[in-house]
Amino acid sequence: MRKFKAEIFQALAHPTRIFIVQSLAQGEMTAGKISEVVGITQSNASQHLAILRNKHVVETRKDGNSIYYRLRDPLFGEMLDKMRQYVVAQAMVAMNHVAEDQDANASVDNVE
Amino acid sequence: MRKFKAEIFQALAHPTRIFIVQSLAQGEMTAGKISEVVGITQSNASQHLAILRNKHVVETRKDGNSIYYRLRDPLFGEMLDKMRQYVVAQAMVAMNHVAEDQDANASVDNVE
DNA sequence: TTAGAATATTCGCAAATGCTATAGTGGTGG
DNA sequence: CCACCACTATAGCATTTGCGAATATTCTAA
Repeated sequence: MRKFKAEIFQALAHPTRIFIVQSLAQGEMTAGKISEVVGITQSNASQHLAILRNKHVVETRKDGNSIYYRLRDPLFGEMLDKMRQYVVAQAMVAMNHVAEDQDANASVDNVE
Repeated sequence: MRKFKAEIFQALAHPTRIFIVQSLAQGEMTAGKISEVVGITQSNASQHLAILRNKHVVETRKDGNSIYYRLRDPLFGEMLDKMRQYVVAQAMVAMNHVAEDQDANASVDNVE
């Protein structure tokens, strides 16, 4: 059970796959379009898509000789959005730390 | 930026670390207590905790010669909870698929 | 049926990950 | 000071991952 969750996080644990999932959050796309938008080789895109498929993050639809990909659950888009909020918040903290390095009397408490 | 998000997902992409984060969602714990609860060697626990530390998922507090770990942001607990909902939902779907294998006339639509 | 377009798969290799075992570090009590 | 305790860090090894290049598969059009 935890292993299953871990596999999903593993599927999201790569910048390229995050890019793909974010793109798919806007709507479905063909494999070729994805590799073009993300800016990677066709082979590499196909491999990342296979991982997202195997971990049940995306689903496919076939039309002619194109394959359309879409998110299996909007939850994944939401999770990336939550993560974005968190990253932004942490970036602020990190900037405060930089400020400390430049000025030891910076406005952050509980630092010794 | 995407790399930073990917690193956080990477931190969560292991069953043991999910166990640790779930445990810490209930409150802080010492490193020793964690390795005991999770049922892994002290060394292994320390390595996983180092990863969670480096990826900014947990924070530490020192008391005597014990080190207490806690989640840096309740968001991580929430994410695991969301993931739990999703996994449960998918488990239902999977069970339906099993039913199909046993009975081709099962009660799932859009299957050809 | 043959050519071409869109995806998928396999291969070889460099890099990252996970684990055990083995040090190393820093508090604490005697 | 010294021995212990809780914890962290490193080494070595097997396994996994990520990549481009080459190759296979599948669909469509002519």
